Amino acid sequence: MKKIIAKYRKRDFKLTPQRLAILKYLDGNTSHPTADDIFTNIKKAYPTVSFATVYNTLQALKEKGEILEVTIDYEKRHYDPNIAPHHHIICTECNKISDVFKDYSDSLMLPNEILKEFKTIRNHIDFYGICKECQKERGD
Amino acid sequence: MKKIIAKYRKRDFKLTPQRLAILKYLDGNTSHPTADDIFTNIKKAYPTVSFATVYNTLQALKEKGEILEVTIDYEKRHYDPNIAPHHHIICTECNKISDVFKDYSDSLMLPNEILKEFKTIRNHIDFYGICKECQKERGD
DNA sequence: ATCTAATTTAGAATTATTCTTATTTGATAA
DNA sequence: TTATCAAATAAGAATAATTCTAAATTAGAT
Repeated sequence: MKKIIAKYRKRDFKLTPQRLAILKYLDGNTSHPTADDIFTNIKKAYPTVSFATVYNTLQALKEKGEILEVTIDYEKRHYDPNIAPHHHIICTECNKISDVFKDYSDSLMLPNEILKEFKTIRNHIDFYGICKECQKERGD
Repeated sequence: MKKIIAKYRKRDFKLTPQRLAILKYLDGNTSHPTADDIFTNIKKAYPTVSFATVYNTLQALKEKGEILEVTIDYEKRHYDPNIAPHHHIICTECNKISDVFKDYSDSLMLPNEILKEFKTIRNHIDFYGICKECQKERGD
């Protein structure tokens, strides 16, 4: 926690108790929480915390590049404090999602007509496959 | 259009005027429209059409595998009548989506720990960037 | 200790999507 | 051609995630 405090002090990011609680909750968290997950958790220690604070903080952290918005499902947004380039593989049978920590950026040259139109920022790959358990069930 | 009619007649899909208008609008459309885009367009010819009809039709077409839901935009869902494998790039400023027709599969070797767990079927890449118009606006 | 711009809060507003229910209709078969 | 009925439509209410508003509070600089 001390590291966290030192890190943000110098970065135009006022450290409030609510923000510290959010940072602490996110630190090392691999569960891809939603704003609501975070809100629910923070509420235990700060019962009067509001959704606006959670959303504001996530927005600020996103802009600072400290967290990533993750496209796991399109019902709600998930957040990931692990900002290493990071993809997903999804089992088409049971919808289980696993993380793929590998950077393919060097191989992903875009066609010229796209390069003319877009300045690329990042990429995210969704792999689709069948997991071991489901392979067994299907007798593959 | 006659082709479309013939195609759906035999597939448990009642052809109503509203549905035909939606199919016609989607046919060959590369703009990745949202439900609202479709609704707005159909309304010109069918002023009493409802959102429910648009959503119901999209749902039905999705289940038949005739269109794909594009999940690159966190704000709303887009639909794509092109079901051939291809990738997308979205402008993070204005949410414009373009198609990327290039197969990267050969470069996308998965890490061993993933290969042990999954039999891969396909992949889809979402690129994020900033389009020409928005670059101008930001003075980049 | 004071000051000020940034942050918080509560709740209202917005927006995409889904649901409900009564009514209408496409397509089949008499 | 017409009767039939399951499926589709329309209108608007319901839901749910996210954003906005405005007044009060506060972190951190001076």
